[in-house]
Formats: sequence, C-alpha cells, structure tokens
Amino acid sequence: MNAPVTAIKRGRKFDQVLAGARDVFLRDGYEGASVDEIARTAGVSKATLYSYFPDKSILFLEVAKTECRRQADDATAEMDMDAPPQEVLTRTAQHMLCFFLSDFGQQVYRIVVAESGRFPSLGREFYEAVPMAVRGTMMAYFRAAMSRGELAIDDLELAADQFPELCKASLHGQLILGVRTEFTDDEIGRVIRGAVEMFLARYGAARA
Amino acid sequence: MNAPVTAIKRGRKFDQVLAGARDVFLRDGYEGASVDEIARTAGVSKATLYSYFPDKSILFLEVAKTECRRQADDATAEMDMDAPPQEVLTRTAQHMLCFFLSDFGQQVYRIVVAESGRFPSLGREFYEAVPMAVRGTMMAYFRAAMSRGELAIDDLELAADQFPELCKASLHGQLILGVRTEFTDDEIGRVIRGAVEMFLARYGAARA
DNA sequence: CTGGAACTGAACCGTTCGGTCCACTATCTA
DNA sequence: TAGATAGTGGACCGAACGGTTCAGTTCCAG
Repeated sequence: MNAPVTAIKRGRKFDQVLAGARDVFLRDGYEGASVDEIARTAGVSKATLYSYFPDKSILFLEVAKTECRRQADDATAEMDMDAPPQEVLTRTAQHMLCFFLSDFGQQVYRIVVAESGRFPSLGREFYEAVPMAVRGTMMAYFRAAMSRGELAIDDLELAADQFPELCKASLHGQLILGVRTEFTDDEIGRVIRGAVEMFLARYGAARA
Repeated sequence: MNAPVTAIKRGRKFDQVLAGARDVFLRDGYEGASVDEIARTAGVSKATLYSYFPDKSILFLEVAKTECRRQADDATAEMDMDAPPQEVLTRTAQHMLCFFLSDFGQQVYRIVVAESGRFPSLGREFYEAVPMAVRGTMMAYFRAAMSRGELAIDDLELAADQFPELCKASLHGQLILGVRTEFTDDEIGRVIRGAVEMFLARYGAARA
C-alpha cells in the first residue's frame, strides 16, 4: 500500500520511452520518425516500446497529449490582474512570442498543423491547451481592467482573439515558412510595442 | 515556325501530369502522395510521368511554383487606390479571408508549413507570392491615403503586417487545427468589422 | 503509308518501415 | 535462492513506395 507515488504505470522504462518519442517526433514529424529510431533514442528495445504502446499512432497521441498538458500549465501562468493594461499586455506579448518563436514552439506548431488532419483530436487538444487558455486568462483580465475603467471593450472574446494575432504580426509567419530563422530583440520589441499601442488605441479607456 | 502557341513543353500530356500532381499533393501532402496515385489520377503511365520529371521532388516543386505564381496574380488583384480606408480595408479583408478560409487555401497553407523544412525554397516562394504581395499593395494604398490625410501611419511596414493578422483573428487558427470546419457569414463579418475598426482606431486620420 | 517520337502497362528491384517473435538476460520480490 | 516480471536484441515478415526497364501500342508529321 506504500507503493512509491510515481510508477503507477507498469514498467520502469515508461518515461524513457515517452521522452525519446517526444524528441524524435518533434524533430522528424510523425511520418518522418521511425520506430527503430525512437527506440534507439529512448535507450529501449523495440519490443519494450511495443509492450507499452500497441502501435505508433497511440504512442504519438500520448506524447502529444502530455505535451499539451505541459503547455497548458505554462500558458495560464502568472498574470497580475491588478496591473495596468500597458504593462500586462506587454508582458503577455513577451510571454507568447517567447513560446511561438522558440525552436520548441515552432516544432510543436508545425507538427500540430501537419497532423491535425490525420489525428483530429490533436488539433482540438492543442487548441484548448494553448490558445483557449490564453483567451481565458485575457478575458478575465479584461473584465478586471474594465471594472477599473481602464479598458472599454464591447466584444471580449474578439478582443482576446485579436491581441495574440497582433503579437505574431509577420514574425511567426516568416519563421514557420523558413524565410527567417531568428529575430533581434529590436525587431520583436517593435512588433510588441505596435501590438500594445494598437490594442490600447482601440480599447483603451475613453479619456472623456 | 508557325508552331501552335502553346506546347512549348515537350510532350502532349505535360499539363495532365501537372494537374494530377497538384490534386494529389494538395490532398495527401508530399510524403502521403504516391507516384502511382499521381500517375493514375493524371491518367498517365508512370513511365511518362518520369520522362517529364526525373524524380518526385522535382515534380512537387514544379507544382508548387506554378501554384504560387497563380496565387501571386490573384493577391495583387484590383484595389481602388482612391477609395476611403474603411471601404478598401473591408474589401481587402474579405478577399484575404476568402482565400485563407477556402479548402484550397487551407491545403496550400498546410502543405507549405509542413514541407518548408524539406524544401526551403518553397516557404520563401510562397511568402513572396502571397504575404509580400499583399503587403506591397497595402503599403502603396497607405501612402496614397496618407497623402489625402485619411490615414496617419508611422511604420508602414508594421501596419501592413498587422492588418492581415488581425483579419485572421482566431478563424484561421481554428480551421487549420480542425477545431472548426466552416464559419457563418456573421462570424466572418464580425471579425472583419473588428479588424477594420481596430485598424482605424489606431491609424485613422487624426480628427483634430 | 511510314517512321519516329510519345505513351502504355506491368513486371521488377532495392529499400524502408511498422510490427511480430523468440530465446535470452537483468531486476526485483518473497 | 527461486521464480516471476520487465527488458533485450536481432531476425524476420509483409506491405508500400520510389524508381527502372522494356516490349508493345498510339499518335502525328511528312
């Protein structure tokens, strides 16, 4: 009854398999990743791998689900509900871009876009884990700021969808299409400033 | 010397091959498309196909290039440089969303994202054919409208990047992730109106 | 009508890949 | 120590795929 808290799953190498699979899937995509390669990377025999996951797609979905959960926690991270819009928006923008512009964020996005056709549940899960989570916290903040008279927003949902999009501007697109591979802090700062200014120009408190 | 204008390419079934390849690549992606399937769809023997294109990747790039050119023409379509911002922005938004929300537009985007790693030139070509073309015409319009005092924009490039992003709001993301498969005209109208309003709130002529 | 080029259809090759199997070993528990 | 459970490693299978080849057929210009 005093079983060590972890290891609810059967087998000692379960986590190794998951970790190896994550690396390879993220690097090579679903089709591109071979099961032999995953087993090698995980430091595990193919037979062991198949004893945990009866086929490749199930392993993939398990990895994706785990990763989505991890991101969901990250996304809903700290947000100071009492700070002024200018500050909160800027910090949120930095936080989002940090994810979307990272190698990891790019790979995740690529793979989700590529495989959401083959695995419909994947797209949904990712959407709820990341964009929806962000939308939720942003709407909560909007409400708080509106009650203080700092923002005036008619369509909360729309506003919460607009801001992230504004932050990406062309940066994300260029990265994902391989036109650019990285950006300077100045370039990123310019986009963030532009996003915040535009958002406040539209929804900033009426200074009547 | 009076050779029929077309048929500069050798062989009668060249166009058939390209058309078939386009359909299959768009439906199944690069890896997913089998050469046998392409040949079957094109109504052509595999040998014929290989007599035109020495390998699969060259055929793919040819299809992609052709499609990019086609889109480039579409993107730089009619834009009334003399009309007021409200009207031009709304029409541009409709035009862009029409492409991005169509089945065809989705497939193109998916495949470009998925394959721009394997074919670096693909991402660049698509980026220049679509987003850059849009950016160019928008900047030209901005300049015209500014000279009439209808807009006041400090960073033209940034503004031209922001607007398309604003138009997509969450629509494109939801579609591409398979969360939704279509939208009502009302939903689209709401996003477009929101984008135009926000843009004008930021860059609309100072009514001093 | 004829000759050559374009096209066909199917067999074939080499490789990769997902998945299975099995005899053997390491690890842990009682 | 004994026995069960987890893990190993490599051989193996069947299917799919990209690409080649070739004997035969269709098409078209001269």
